Formats: sequence, structure tokens, C-alpha cells
Amino acid sequence: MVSGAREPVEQPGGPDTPILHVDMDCFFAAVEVADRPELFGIPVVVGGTGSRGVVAACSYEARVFGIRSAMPTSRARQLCPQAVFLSGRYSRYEQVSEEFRGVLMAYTPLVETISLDEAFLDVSGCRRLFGDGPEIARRLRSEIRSVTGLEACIGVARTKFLAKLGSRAAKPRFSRSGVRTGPGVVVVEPDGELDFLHPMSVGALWGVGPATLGSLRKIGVETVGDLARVPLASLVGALGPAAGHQLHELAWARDPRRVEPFLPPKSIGHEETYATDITDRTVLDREFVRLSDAVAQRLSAAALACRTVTIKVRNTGFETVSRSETVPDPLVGGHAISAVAKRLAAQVEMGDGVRLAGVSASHFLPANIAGTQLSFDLAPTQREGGVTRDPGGVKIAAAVAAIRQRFGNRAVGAASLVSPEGLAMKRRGDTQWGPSEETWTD
DNA sequence: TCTGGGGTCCTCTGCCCT
DNA sequence: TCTGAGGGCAGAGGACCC
Repeated sequence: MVSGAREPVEQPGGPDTPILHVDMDCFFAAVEVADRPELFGIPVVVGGTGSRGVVAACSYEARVFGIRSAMPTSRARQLCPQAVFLSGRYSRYEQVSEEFRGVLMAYTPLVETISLDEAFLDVSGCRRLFGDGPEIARRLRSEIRSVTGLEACIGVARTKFLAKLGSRAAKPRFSRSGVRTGPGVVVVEPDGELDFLHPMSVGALWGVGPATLGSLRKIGVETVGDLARVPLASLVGALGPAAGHQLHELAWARDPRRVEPFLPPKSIGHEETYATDITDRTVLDREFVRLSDAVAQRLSAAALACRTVTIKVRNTGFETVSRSETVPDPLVGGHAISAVAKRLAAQVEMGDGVRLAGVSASHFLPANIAGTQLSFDLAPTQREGGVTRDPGGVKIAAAVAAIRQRFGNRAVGAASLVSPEGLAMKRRGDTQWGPSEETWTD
């Protein structure tokens, strides 16, 4: 049985719905409306405001006009010219997200953060203190509203996947005629899971995007119930072993994944779409230095070194090429990472121009640069008698980290990034949803 | 309509080694 | 010395998620 926004019902032996999925409504747009009450009730769109920007989030009033996340901003402007378009304030969203997490952590440390506005909780260990899953969900909604001023939707179920579908079902409904309030909390009871799941479109399942949806439709699958009735062997034949097994399990409401509070990152990267395509190789190399430096800063903050560097280049024709290299010595610092990135970039044709460049690092190891003697005298490629004296640029990275800690991020950086305005640094969230209205200049 | 940024995971292919 | 099979790994790219 599925119920929405109702009083919790005690079950013999206790309820068996310990997983909560908490999802903030239209998060970025809701933060803007909360900070600027004059925006209440009108269409608000947050995202890249330039010609290549996309919509990151929009209010329900904007959704009534057909605006959706990931839609090009230019299209959104056509659909609703009277909407308020905002470029977004990533640091403010991080701040509100911290408040949101604070509310969740007061109930249990078993919080798995999915994004700034979304998290899973396992409340199986705190039900004696706070009540069962549905009761905790009601309390959380109320506290999130009073602390952040924002609305959250919560799904409560036996598994992560069903809790996620529950929170989606708890959201407000909107159509051309307007917005209707949603239940806010949806509980998927263990004895009603298949009744809840099987009528849904198969696109609701985790891992079913446009490509998989197309493959499933070819074999006559439209709903989750249809999928459940397809023999496993046919599914594996159509989708491959991994996706076939996973979707078969999900269609029968089986999801063994636990709430994992501390998942280490597997890669860290930065990429940027430029307002105007880059046609000059020197300018592109400088961009790889800037992106590598931003990646190195985040690695340094996490005390990590990497062994693999991957670059990504998207050309004017929207063709994307990636190149990667795994090196024997761990890399630390922007200098070492950018050296590999530029080497990889030299293998890629620029064509008519480059609209996007990216650098990411993976294959992490713990970085131990804290006790390293600070020095600027050694580049990573300099060798003494064939032996690298500063493998991976450890000493330079340590010196840069120490200077930035004392004098700020713009105090030191690659010489190629210096302009009359100072150092051209890249920070996370700078161009989160595409370039803004100012254009790229050489 | 004209397509962001930051991630994870999977598949396929090629290379190297045994 | 050559060849084929199989495993492990790296690299490239696609699909998907928020």
C-alpha cells in the first residue's frame, strides 16, 4: 500500500521502512526565492545566462510554461520571456546545503549525500529515539522548513531505490493549468512495493535513460511490470549483462545497496564551455594549465595525489574526444598535472575550434606533501643523472599550497595565467551551467 | 532547440605478459 | 621461435545521474 502525507501507522514488530530519500524542491530557484521574497509566485529560472547556457533549476511557476532542467536557456527564454533569469550563486547554495545536511545529521550519522539538495538516510538505528521512518520524515520536513525556509519531499521505504521513487511521487504536480501541492511524504509499505512499482513507466528506473529506453521499447517494454515479465536472458541479450541483471532486480523491487556515508571520490575534474570557440593552440594550452591548477587545488585540499590524467576536448561540431595517460609516479600540483594534460592535448586536433576543454584526475593515492621541504628550484621534469629529483612535482605543490594557505589562491600560480587583471584562476562552480553573458577573449 | 558541469559505471578494444 | 588462449590493465567512449 502506498500512502501520502498521512499519520504513521504502527505495525506488529515495528515498521520495516528504514530508508529515507530527502529531496529539496527546485533547490537553486527556491533558495533565490527565499532570499528575495519579491520573486515569490513568479517564474524563476537559474542557470547559464549566456548563449550556450542551460537551465540548472526552475520554479514550478516556470515549469508550467514547459521549462525543464538541462534545457538550453535560449529555448527557455522563448517559452517564457517574462521569467526572471538568474545566473546562480553556487557558494550560497553550498551554504544552504550545509544547513540542510545539519538537520539530517542531527538524526543519524548514516547520511549519504547525493548532491547539494539530495540525500539518503538510514534511520534503522535511531527509531527508538525519534519514532519510525514515516514519523522521522514528517519531523525532518518541518525542521528543514524552519531552518532553511525551503520545502523538501521525502520518500520512505525498505530500499534506497523505492525511497527515491517515493520522494519523486511526493513532489508537487504541475500542468498548463497550474501547480497542485504534493503529499510531501510518501511511504512505500513493504507489502505494497510491486503495486507501487509495476504501473510506472520503465523510464522511472535507475539507469534507464534515452538510449536504454529505446532498446527496451524495441522489445515491447513500456512499464516496470512489462520489464519484470521479460526473461532475464532476453534482458541480458538486449542490454548486456550488467544493465540486464540490475534492471531485472530493480523491477522486482530488489535493491541491496546500503546507505554509504563516506564514499571516497574516484575522480576529480573541471571542464568549461567557452562563450566563443578557442582557435589558438597557445590559448588552449593556457586553459589546460588553468583547469589543471583548479584540479590540483582540490586534490591538495583532499590530501590526494593522482596517477591518471584525462583531458576532454569538444570541438565546434560538438564531437568530443578524450585522451588519458597513467604515469608511474603519483602527480601532485598543477604544474605536474598540466604537463601531462598539455602532452595529451598535443595529440588532439583542434579542427575549426574548441568549445569545451576539461581536465580530470583519477587513480588516487594519499599525498604526503606536508613534511616536504619547500622549494621552487626543481621542475618535475628536471633530472639529475637520469633520476627525477622531484617526482610528480611534490616540492612545488607543497610550496604553492603553503603560499596559498597564507596569502590566498590568487597569490601564486602558473606564469602563463598572469594577465593585467591578475591570475586567471578557475574555481568550482564558476561556470557551473555554461558561460555567462561575457565572452571569451584571447 | 541545440545542446553545462561534475561525477560514476560499463563496454569494447588493444596491448602486454604468461 | 612461433602461435594461440586467457588474464590484467589502460585507454576511449557512451550512457546515465543530479
